[in-house]
Amino acid sequence: MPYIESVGMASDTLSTKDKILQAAAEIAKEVGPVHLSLDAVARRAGLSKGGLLYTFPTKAKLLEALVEQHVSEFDESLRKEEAARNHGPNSVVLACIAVYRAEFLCNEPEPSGILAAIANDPGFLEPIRRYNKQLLQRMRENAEDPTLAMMVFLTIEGLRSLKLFEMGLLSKDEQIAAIDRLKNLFEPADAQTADVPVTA
Amino acid sequence: MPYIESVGMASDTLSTKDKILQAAAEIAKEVGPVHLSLDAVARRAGLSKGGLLYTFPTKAKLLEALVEQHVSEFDESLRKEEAARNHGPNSVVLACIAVYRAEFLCNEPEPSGILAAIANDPGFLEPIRRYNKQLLQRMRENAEDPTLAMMVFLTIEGLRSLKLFEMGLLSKDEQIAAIDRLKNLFEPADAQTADVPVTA
DNA sequence: TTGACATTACCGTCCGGACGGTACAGTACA
DNA sequence: TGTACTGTACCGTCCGGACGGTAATGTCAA
Repeated sequence: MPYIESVGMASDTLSTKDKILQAAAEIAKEVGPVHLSLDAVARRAGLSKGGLLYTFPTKAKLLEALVEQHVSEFDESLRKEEAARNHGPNSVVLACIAVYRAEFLCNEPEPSGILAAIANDPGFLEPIRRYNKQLLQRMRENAEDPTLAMMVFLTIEGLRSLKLFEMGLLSKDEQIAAIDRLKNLFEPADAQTADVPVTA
Repeated sequence: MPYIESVGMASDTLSTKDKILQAAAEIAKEVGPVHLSLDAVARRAGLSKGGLLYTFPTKAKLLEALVEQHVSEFDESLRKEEAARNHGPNSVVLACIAVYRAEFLCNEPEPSGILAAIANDPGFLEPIRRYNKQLLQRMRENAEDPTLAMMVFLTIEGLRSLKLFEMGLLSKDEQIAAIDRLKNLFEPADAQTADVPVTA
């Protein structure tokens, strides 16, 4: 398998899989998940329908990959940030904040693919549910103030939701300000622990 | 038009329109917005397809009604709560909190219909976007601490998102606790203004 | 080093089924 | 007599997926 994979590649040099995933997300965003067709994805990704079905044997598999990609990318970033904080107290919450901060700073596209997957089959929510449950658990156990950790989780979830639906209510500065204010609840201004940006 | 409308009616006594809307939301939740078909809606609502098309001449009109219903119901509750607070400082934020609190207390079904509408056509987001933009504006202008108001907005948005996707991460008690902690940021424990429950 | 075969990565076509919407005749209630 | 449907039949379109190719690349044995 010729797999050097997609991180930081230009649109041309993406692997076929990633080109397809990206195309699917774009189309879902443009015309709505309901009208996401394999033909359209194939066209956008620059291959034939046969080629698409070769890479993802069913539509469900494509959608599954869309969800999988999103969750695993986030988890990878999170683990890195946690490690950078030596897994100390509040490290999970702070790592979570850092990851979202980085996501907002670089222009990550909104995960329209997830919406498409869920729209096709609510069952795709299950892995996300499981992941979030476990994440929230870890945030609370690791935090000095569990309730506050929950509030952070909710606020970030709010920001995510706004982005998912492309609400465009807050400028980038305002979003960063909100995130930083969150961070200050855990790092009271002076006593900063480790503000090393591990951003990719 | 025979319009006595639906508030607090039993499932049997709902108007045809509301029976259809409810059926559509249910089906969307169960099988996913993609597989929401007019035939299925008609069956669930207990009328023929002809009857359905008589009430909503196109699928788009049905979805539009779904969005419209959600936004206007929320706005109505919000205005009432604001009035109960005499439109004083922070009244918009507090009213917003109160409405969500009431929504969580009574077992409001999650607005799966909205998801269905958006999945069919992202254009349905526009009215929601407009409404939220204006709401956030009002919250900030009316609040003593605008940034804090924004945080409240985001947290509630997070709770909404969790509910929309039926994440089930937080128990009802935990959600109420989160909401009440938010409220305390504006009403510092002792100096309470007006805690009259205007719940329907 | 060459011929035989395997694998990968596609292309193009076709089909059955589902869906949105139309049309229209009938009906029950008010 | 009209409003609010029911029921059925039907049309055109679109979509997922199966299938049969095929060109390029690699592998290995004689």
